[in-house]
Amino acid sequence: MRDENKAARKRRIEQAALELLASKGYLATSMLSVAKRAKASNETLYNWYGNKQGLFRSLVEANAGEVRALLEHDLVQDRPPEATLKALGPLLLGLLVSDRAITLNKAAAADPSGELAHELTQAGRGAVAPLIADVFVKARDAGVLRFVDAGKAVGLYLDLLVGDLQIRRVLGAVPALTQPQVERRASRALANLKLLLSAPRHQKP
Amino acid sequence: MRDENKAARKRRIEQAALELLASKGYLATSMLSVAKRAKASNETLYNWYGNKQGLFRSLVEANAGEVRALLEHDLVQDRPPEATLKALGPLLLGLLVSDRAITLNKAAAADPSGELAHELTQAGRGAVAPLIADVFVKARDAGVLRFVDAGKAVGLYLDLLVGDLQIRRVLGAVPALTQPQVERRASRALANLKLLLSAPRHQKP
DNA sequence: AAGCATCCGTAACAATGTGTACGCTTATTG
DNA sequence: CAATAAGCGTACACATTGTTACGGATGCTT
Repeated sequence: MRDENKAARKRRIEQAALELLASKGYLATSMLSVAKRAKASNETLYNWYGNKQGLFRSLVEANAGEVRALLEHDLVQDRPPEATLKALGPLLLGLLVSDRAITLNKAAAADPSGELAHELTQAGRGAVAPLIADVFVKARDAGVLRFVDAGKAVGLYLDLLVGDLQIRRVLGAVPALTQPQVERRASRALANLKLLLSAPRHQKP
Repeated sequence: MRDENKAARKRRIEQAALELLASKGYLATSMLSVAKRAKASNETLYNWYGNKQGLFRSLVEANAGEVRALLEHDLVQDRPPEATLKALGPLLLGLLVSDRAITLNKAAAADPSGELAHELTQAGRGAVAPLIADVFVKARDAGVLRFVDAGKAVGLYLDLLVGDLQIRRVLGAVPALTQPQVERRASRALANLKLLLSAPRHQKP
């Protein structure tokens, strides 16, 4: 009951921080405003997170952990690689261009120390790319894909799937994608990937 | 001589602003620090640019103008479309992931008002995409490319060419590309684009 | 029920930012 | 040469931030 309460309050605080971040930006989101919105105290924030960066770092970590959990949960189902591959795209794309992820990317870009950005890429692509690579290797073993360098194949896939959507969303040039849009784009990306990976490829020099 | 001096000082100021922006970030780059570095006065900055956003907006505009000029100069040479297409890639990619462009993107992401971001996308993709579309249409007329919707073809090309490089560079996850890297990536993107655009395509729903 | 830790609300503090004002120097113009 | 405009350096008000500190309330433990 004690820890439960604490966890709930922690969720409230991080929720409040995210909301303020989304509406005001990193700069204008002060610790006091977060405390106020979460009905928590300034002192508590500093006791729990140390400082402003600490608070937002924990947001990044929480989100990255959730993303990884979702992906892993999705991959653990023992489907044929083809189906896993198909399911991966919309899930991944949806997560990467979600409002929350974009908000965090924006904050990371605005953080002067660069620590948030480091954390984000580390916990983001650093943790996700290997998972995708695993799926790709399994798909290759099953004859669905054909490639030499798994890392390059994943890079190509991410280019096709995500492209410059993230930066454009960070800059506010495009609104959030609807679910059908996500699915359409993912299916197109996969189709294109297969086309490119089945054609005769040039080798890396 | 009068205007000459003024223009020179303006260059010094914007140069100083860019340098500080690159090293300290948007938040930590104060007007006074810019003035100091440019050996100019605070008052002059405010007289010329109005406010902080105005200063950085003018940086964005200057860069966008330069990019467009470079591209247009490149496209005006009357080469066969194939050659134009080949030359476009490295030039465009180099410009989009250059230190200066990335610095400005970062600043735009950090600007709380979103005005810089708006300006950047407007003057950036908004002005560049039509130029690329022109090249593509000429290439199609010459039988080099095959597509229905020029906008979609350009989008696919940008995905292949730039991908998520911009956001990763903004987050500091990857260093600046060397010229050979730029050329390699551009040539691969073009090859892939041709493959995809010559294969039987699904139509948009 | 007493004691204790935790946390809220609020205040205080030092630092810094933007934007403005004001003498003083410097260069241009008639 | 005199007059004038522009710009530098400095200082200023004013707001806001991150961070620390403190008194009082609240709830858990013994």
